[in-house]
Amino acid sequence: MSQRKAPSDAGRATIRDVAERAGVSVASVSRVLSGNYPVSDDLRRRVMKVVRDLDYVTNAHARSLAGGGTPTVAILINNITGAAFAHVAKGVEGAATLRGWLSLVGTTGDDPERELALVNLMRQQGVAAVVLLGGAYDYDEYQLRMARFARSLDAAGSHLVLVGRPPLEGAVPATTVDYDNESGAYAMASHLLSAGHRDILVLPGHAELTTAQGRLRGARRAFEAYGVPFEPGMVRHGQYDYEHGYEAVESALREKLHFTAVLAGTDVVAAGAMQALRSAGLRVPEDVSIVGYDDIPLASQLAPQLTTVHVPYEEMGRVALRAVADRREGGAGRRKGADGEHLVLGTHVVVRQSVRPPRRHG
Amino acid sequence: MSQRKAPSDAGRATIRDVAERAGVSVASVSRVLSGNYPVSDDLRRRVMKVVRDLDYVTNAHARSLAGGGTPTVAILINNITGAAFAHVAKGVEGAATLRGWLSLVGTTGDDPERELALVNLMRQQGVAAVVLLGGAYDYDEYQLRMARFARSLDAAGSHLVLVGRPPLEGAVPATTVDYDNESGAYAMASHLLSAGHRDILVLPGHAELTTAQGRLRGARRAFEAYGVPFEPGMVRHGQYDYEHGYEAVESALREKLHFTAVLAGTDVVAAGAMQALRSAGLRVPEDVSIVGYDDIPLASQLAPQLTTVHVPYEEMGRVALRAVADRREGGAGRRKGADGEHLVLGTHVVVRQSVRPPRRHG
DNA sequence: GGACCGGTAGAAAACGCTTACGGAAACACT
DNA sequence: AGTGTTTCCGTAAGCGTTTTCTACCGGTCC
Repeated sequence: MSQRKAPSDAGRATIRDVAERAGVSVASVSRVLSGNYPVSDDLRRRVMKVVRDLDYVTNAHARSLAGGGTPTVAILINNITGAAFAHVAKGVEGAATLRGWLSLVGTTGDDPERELALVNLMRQQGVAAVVLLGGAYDYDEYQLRMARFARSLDAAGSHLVLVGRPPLEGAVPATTVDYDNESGAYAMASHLLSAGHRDILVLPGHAELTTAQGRLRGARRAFEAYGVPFEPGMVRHGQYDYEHGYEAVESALREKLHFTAVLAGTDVVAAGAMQALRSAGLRVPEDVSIVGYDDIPLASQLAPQLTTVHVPYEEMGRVALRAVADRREGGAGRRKGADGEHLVLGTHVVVRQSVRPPRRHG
Repeated sequence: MSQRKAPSDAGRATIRDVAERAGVSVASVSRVLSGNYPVSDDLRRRVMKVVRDLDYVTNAHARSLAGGGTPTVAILINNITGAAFAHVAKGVEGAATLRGWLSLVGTTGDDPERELALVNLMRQQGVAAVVLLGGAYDYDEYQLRMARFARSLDAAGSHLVLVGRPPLEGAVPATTVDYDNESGAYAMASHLLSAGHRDILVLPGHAELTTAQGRLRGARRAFEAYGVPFEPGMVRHGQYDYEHGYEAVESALREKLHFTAVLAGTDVVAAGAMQALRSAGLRVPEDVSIVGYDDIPLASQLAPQLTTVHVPYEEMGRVALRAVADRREGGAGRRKGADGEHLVLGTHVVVRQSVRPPRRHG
């Protein structure tokens, strides 16, 4: 009754079971297993045999309570299903397992409440870092809350990493891994403009999403550089999805808006736009040119293949993990401070087949 | 020096810090937080105030060591990037968070060794279940190892769930969530055959993948049902990716193989095939019909939209999680046994635009 | 007015592991 | 042989929670 649990009890074997059965102390078993302390060959053999016999694995919870334990990164993502995010996640996860780290994921479903709850959950887990993926919403209150999170995590020895969104303002202890969103859009728009397009339908995305804002800014700058007036009537905001692309183009067509090219905020939006054009009997790129953004696999699988701007998503994931790993090794040196590191990766235009000069007549 | 850690020390606050500061015992704090024991309003208020002040969250490791703790599912996946798998993962994750469970993910990169290592890692984490996604390889040794895993997990109070692959043979304590792979292929092939196609290029996938085997079997059965001889020369094996689809069709064309339709093992393969056809100046579906399998979003985004068989991936994920959750609630009733539950979900053909009767001449 | 309660709160024993710390061999050096 | 070093290994003190098991404190009830 009050007796020690028998080793053959249900549930997993403990380190003590192994120790007893091998006739050694638990400390020795621990040392054999973690291998960070000299043990005799004989001891090792004896212990390992029992470990195999019992099919023993150490309890990760107990281990990390006691000080050991494998670091864990938490990846928070809106929707696993989005190709771009999936690539970042892959990058993080790959780099994590490379270092023997574990990765937890949670999806927020675009719900700020869930995001909040998840960050706390991750804090409980004692994760080494939480990586937040995707564009942020530009509400002040949201930003404030993020800053609080960053500080909470930092205080608990963890760290917040923002990927694919602009850094938080002020002295916030969070690392940001970003890409040059605006420049990419600038280059993409320039590509269209230099091909001779002047009437361009712009589908930057949701107006309050930082990503969309950046892409729109880049496009506008390009228009200015080319001395082409930027018509507010030519931009349609909406979700980053296929349906939005389809509907935006469809309605533009219905309104008899004149355009020779569409600058989509995303490859998926471009795909929708392309489909709408085709449904209307318009050919791409003969009648209308299209460009996207992201360079997900879909871009090269469409027909015609999509000219787009390449964003190094997977690389961003790797970089994000590297950043937290480094900071963790770096140890006491520069720990805990309001150092908002900001890493920016480059983008570049990938020219494929979806752009041609506009037809003479128009 | 040997004094208790000061509450304002670096690192997270502990339950003791909260207790001291609130002038109560740690037990009380625990009770207030977990809310499974009556506490006076006064106590609750006092504790909660300190919790907020300190921004305290409980240590999940300690909690699960002591018996409490939130259950965790591990999702093991070949490649996050695959759309089909991503949907299953989404289903699992969604259902998990709905119940307050956590989800860990690991990617195996198609490497059996990594898969092994990951299962063990998850075992250490004491996960409630590990969900293995995707088709399996049909090696005997692999099957044996899986069976061992299943038993190990079961012994440790965890559980193995196989999703999208056939169940393990024998009395293995693993749950399988599968879809009717063969029937889907049968229906898809029938669709082509009843449209009048007789010369069909078949791209089932990698020969040793259970998924591919099932799809091939289904196709063959349909051929038999229609009294059409099944030409081994018309099937090309390969990876489930765009490149394979492209190359398979390209080489078939180069070899002057005659076919009026292609039965692709996957939507992505179909996309590649479609592109190859187009490059060769062939139109889809006027010259050649194409069908896919999976019904991922891509299928409806291609032009022409792809006729394919719908597989309820996200649903499968949800079902998988429900299965383990139920079994866990079910508790002592039917715990631990060699009950290889097998759940099969249905599929159906989604007719879109990529199939037409073959041209008269051929 | 003492015995018995329902309702709360505290003390202390787990949970399974890591890691100082100390001790006992085994070895080397005078 | 006596002492100083090494090299291993066991003892035990945590790690931060949860959860019995007691203990206390008004009330209630005869």
